[in-house]
Formats: sequence, structure tokens, C-alpha cells
Amino acid sequence: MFLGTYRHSVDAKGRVAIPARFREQLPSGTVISKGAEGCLQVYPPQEWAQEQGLRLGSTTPAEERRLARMMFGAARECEFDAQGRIVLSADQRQYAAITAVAWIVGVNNLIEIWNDEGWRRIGEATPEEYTRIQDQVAERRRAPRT
Amino acid sequence: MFLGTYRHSVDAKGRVAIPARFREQLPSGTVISKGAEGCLQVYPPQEWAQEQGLRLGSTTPAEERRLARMMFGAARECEFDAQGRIVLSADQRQYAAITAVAWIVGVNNLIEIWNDEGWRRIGEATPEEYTRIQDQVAERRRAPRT
DNA sequence: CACAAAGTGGGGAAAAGTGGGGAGAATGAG
DNA sequence: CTCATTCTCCCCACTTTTCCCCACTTTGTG
Repeated sequence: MFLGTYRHSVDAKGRVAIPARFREQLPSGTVISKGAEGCLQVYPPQEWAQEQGLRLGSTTPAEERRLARMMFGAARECEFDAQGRIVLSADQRQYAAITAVAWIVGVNNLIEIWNDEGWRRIGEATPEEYTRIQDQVAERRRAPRT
Repeated sequence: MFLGTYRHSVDAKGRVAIPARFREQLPSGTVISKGAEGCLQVYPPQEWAQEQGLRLGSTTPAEERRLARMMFGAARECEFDAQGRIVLSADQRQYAAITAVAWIVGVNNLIEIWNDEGWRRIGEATPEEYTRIQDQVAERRRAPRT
């Protein structure tokens, strides 16, 4: 379970330290890829295994081909150095618009990496907004076919 | 598992280096052929074996005959030189419109090779597009009979 | 306050990628 | 059949990138 928000710096080589609390829970086979809303997402092996159902073959439909290319093409296996850092590729940094600072956020089953601006928009939610969103999700769950 | 996107140059002799990360996972018997949307596809032996379900016989439908001819006719076994490069035949380069630059993309179970233009259309998807396609495939999977 | 753990930054060795020369095989013309 | 040309593939040399290692700073804890 990944919890909490950490602000870490990204050096000139694109390296960023993953918080020790998270790192302890990340065995080899962990993958980082692009995520929704312009963040990067770190998948522990068991989470990534679910994504791997998507395979290319001569019978794969067009949208799945497209998604598979984007998703796997953007992904990299996480390789930690002795200091517990991973390297964000130039492509990944561009996608997430990350330069010198990254916000590393535990979101229950996976980890997200955001730039300053993107994370601020989420973190700045007022109590009112938070309540409204909570109600909205609750509503949707009660009637999932909308 | 093949992950990530690499931009490599193709020299005057049609040689292109396969990323070391991929090469390690490619035993002899690896095959390269033409793929959908104008890319080239590299199949590790076990993936190629699955495609071999496609066979010609007196009961094979017309489209399958056509697919089999294109796919197997264009295929070649990959031969690496001491630097880890393979040679793309003139025919393969023409099909994929590859000149001086090739994008080599790991797509989970196989590897694709794209020209600049073709890959740009896929790889440069904005966060919004990416989110939309992800939702689309997710939706499709939830209700597969549509 | 002191010690330990976590995060940051940079230098250098090793690996990966790039480009070209040349020997030998294959192809084609005379 | 012979010779010339082309093509393939092997080898070597150079450049760029990666990643491993070390040292310092900051943060957290007893």
C-alpha cells in the first residue's frame, strides 16, 4: 500500500529518488509508464501483470494495437541504482512536463509522479470540491451503467 | 517483455542496431516481417510459432490466404552482426518508408520498427488522447459484445 | 545533540551505438 | 568461361550514453 506525497528533485541526468517507504515495497519487475492526466505511473509487478493481457498478434483489433504501442512503448522497467533512484527517460520527462522537481504520490496500489503544476491542481482542492467529488463517485457506484 | 522506445539511425547499408535490452531477449530463430499500419515487426521464436497457426490449405478463406502470403513472404530470420545490428532489406525499408532513422519500440510480446512520421503519430499522443484511448479500450473490455 | 538513514550531485569506467574499409561470395555481361 | 561489378558480411575504430561508485547534504530519530 502506497501512501503520501513526496517532493523530490530531478537532476540533470533525469534521476529521481523514490521514497524509501515505497522502494521497500517494489520488487524487481516494477514498471514505469505514462498515465492518465499527464502523470507517470509506477506499477508493482502484480499490478503490471494485469496490463500485460494486452498482446499483439495478427488478430488484435486496431484500437488495442494503438493502446498497446503507446502503453508499452512508453514503459520502462524500473532499475534502481545504489541510492534508490530511477532514471526518467527524456520522453517520459517531456510527457509529464517534469524538469527539476517531481512529486511522488502513493495512490494505494500504485505510485504516480507529477510535475509541480499538475500536482498543485489536485492538491489545492478545497474541502467543498473534495466533498462534491466524493459524492459524485458514490453516486456513480450506486448506478454504474450511466 | 519488451518495453520502451528507442531512436536509432539506419546507415547507408540498411543496418540498424537493436537495443541491447531487446537483443538479450532474442534467441536465434527470431523473425522479422511486415506488420500492420506500415511498421516492421520482430517476433521472438515463441511468438512466431503462434502466427504459424495461419496455414494454407484447400479450405483457407481468401483473406487468410492473402495475409499468409504477405506475412510469410516478407519474413526473414534476424541475423545479428557483432555490434548487435540487423540488416533491413531494401524491400522492408521501402514498405516501412524507413530511410536514415528508425524507431524501435517494445510492444510487450514483440518489437516494432517505425519510420519517423509513423511513430510520431502514435508516440506524440497528448495526455488527453492517451487518457481517452485508455478509457475506450477499458470500456470495450467491460462490454466486449458491442 | 549525536547518530543513522535518506536524498542529492558529479566524475569516470564500461557498455552501447555509429560509421567506414575491405575480403569474399554472388551476379551479370562480354 | 572469364572478368568486372555489386552485394554481403566481418572487422576495426570512434563517439555517445549509461550506470556504477564515491562523497556530501539534509532530514529524521533516539
